[in-house]
Parts: sequence; C-alpha cells; structure tokens
Amino acid sequence: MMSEYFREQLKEKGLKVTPQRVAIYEAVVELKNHPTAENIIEYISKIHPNISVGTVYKILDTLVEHHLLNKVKNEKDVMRYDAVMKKHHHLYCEETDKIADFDDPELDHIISDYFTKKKIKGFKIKDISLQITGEFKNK
Amino acid sequence: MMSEYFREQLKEKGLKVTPQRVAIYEAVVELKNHPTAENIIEYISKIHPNISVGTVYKILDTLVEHHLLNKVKNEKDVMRYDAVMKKHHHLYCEETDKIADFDDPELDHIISDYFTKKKIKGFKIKDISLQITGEFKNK
DNA sequence: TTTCTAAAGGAGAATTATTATCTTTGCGGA
DNA sequence: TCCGCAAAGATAATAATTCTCCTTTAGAAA
Repeated sequence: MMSEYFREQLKEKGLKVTPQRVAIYEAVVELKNHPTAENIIEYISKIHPNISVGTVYKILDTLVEHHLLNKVKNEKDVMRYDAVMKKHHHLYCEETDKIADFDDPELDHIISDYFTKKKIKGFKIKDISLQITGEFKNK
Repeated sequence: MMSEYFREQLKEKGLKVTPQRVAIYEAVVELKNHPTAENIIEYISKIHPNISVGTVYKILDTLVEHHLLNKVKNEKDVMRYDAVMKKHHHLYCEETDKIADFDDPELDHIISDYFTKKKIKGFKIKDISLQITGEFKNK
C-alpha cells in the first residue's frame, strides 16, 4: 500500500499512526492540485464523515511541521497543501487559480551558480523558489 | 510634494482623489517594510483617527487592482503591501518574518534567456519572481 | 459658485478561515 | 490486556477581511 511509507515516517518522528492522519495524507496525495484545507475537508467528509474540521487543520499543521507536507500560498488568500516534498517551483495561473509543480534541475543549477559568484550583501540564502505566473494552454 | 504623482495616477485612472486614499498610499510608502493592513491601520489611526478599518481594506484593494500598490504574500497568513511597483524579487527572513525587496537585472536576464531557449510545455509565462528565503545578517 | 450625483467613506455586522479549549477516545508500549 | 498520554471530537473563540447600508464628498456641469 502506498501510504506504508507515510506510516513509517510517522513512527520515525514519534507521531502516532492514526486513521485520521493517514486519511488526510492520502487525501492530499489524491487531490493532487495543491488542495486547500477546505478541499481536503470536503474530500475527507465523503470517506470519513466523522473527522472534524479542527482535526484536519491540526493534522495539516502537524504534518507541515514535521515536513511530511508542504504549505503553499497563492495570490488569493488561502493556504494550500502539497505532498510533494522535493524542492520545486510553482507555476501559477492567475485566471484559473491553478497551481502546478515545476521542477528543473538545470535552472536550479544556473541560479545557484549565479549566487555563488554574486552574494547578496547582508543576507544568507537558504532557499530559492520561483513563482512563475502565466497561463496554462489548453491542449 | 511626493504624492503629487500618486494624485495624478488616480485622476488618470478615473479614480477620485480623496484624503483617505492619499493618506493610505503615503502610509505604505512611509512604512516601507511591506506593511500589513494592520500596520497601516495603526499608522493611519494616529494621523487620521477617523479613517475606518473597512475603508483601509477597500482602498488597498482598489489600489492593488489599479496597480498603484502591490500585494506581497508570505508563507504566514497575512497579506502585505508594497508601494514599489517596479518588478522585483523578495528576500524573506523566516525567523523575523522580515521582507526586503531585491532587484537584479543581470539575474533577470539570465533567467529570461533560459526560458527563451527552454519553454515550459503547456504554459505561457507572464512573469517570474523569486522568493529567496534565508536570514538577514546583523551588520 | 452652487448644484447634482455617482463614487467613496463610515460604522459596525457578517463571514471565513483558522485556532483554542476542554472532554473523550484510542494508539501503542508495558 | 491495560494504562497513560497523545490525539481526536465538538464547539467556542479569534482574527482578518468583506459586506451592508447609510451618509458624505469629489468633482463635473450648470
């Protein structure tokens, strides 16, 4: 089962493996497109009608805190979540409010090269992420 | 006076020049470090005690909509505003939650060059902005 | 300058997303 | 299997923002 790894991760970090946590993690994976808490709640409520809203928020926080999920914010106001933990960039569509992951090691390399040569004075860089806004072409 | 340009801009866009709008714009300029609505409200209330909270939000929205201010998002929850309209990147400090503007035409050039050669399939890029997280070194 | 009217502002209620509190439940070690 | 504490449930509270409704005012026109 695909969430076996997730269960392992929970144990490793000393967190209890609960059906709620597994369900929410699976929801984020399943929903893919960077769901909001609301999206997750809606999805969850169909399968596990008795998981409460507060619990969803609490679990999302816990998982973000322990680096099992990522938090992303969009131009609008709400927080969104992502199960892809690998460092990556984001493509935003302003119109449809869609977010897609974007990964490009070559670009990362170019940028990190650049900042190796040219430091920002008074600032120590930990991470760089690109927000690429534009629009998705419908194929 | 420095807000002369702002008044001109309002007129040009068919917006009325009101003392509230001028005051709020000046507050954002004055406060510099990407103030939140709350920061602005606090600042404003000292000078113009009778500008109401709802008005501040309404005016911020209007000005963002007409590109007289920018909205900046961070991983935390609140929106922040910026009077610097020139395209630029942001430096974020995770610890102190500070944001600084970062401008680097050379870097922009490198990145836009890169994407001229290597398109993202299914996506039309309109704008790229970097979020550089890390920490400010105290001089 | 005065008048007129749509646009803008004021006050505070309403909404929305999120967090906190407090009680109950159940995971997982002994 | 039992027990203790972490976690879940229910719901109240909070915070940021938006909405509603009514009043005021900027600025165009007379």
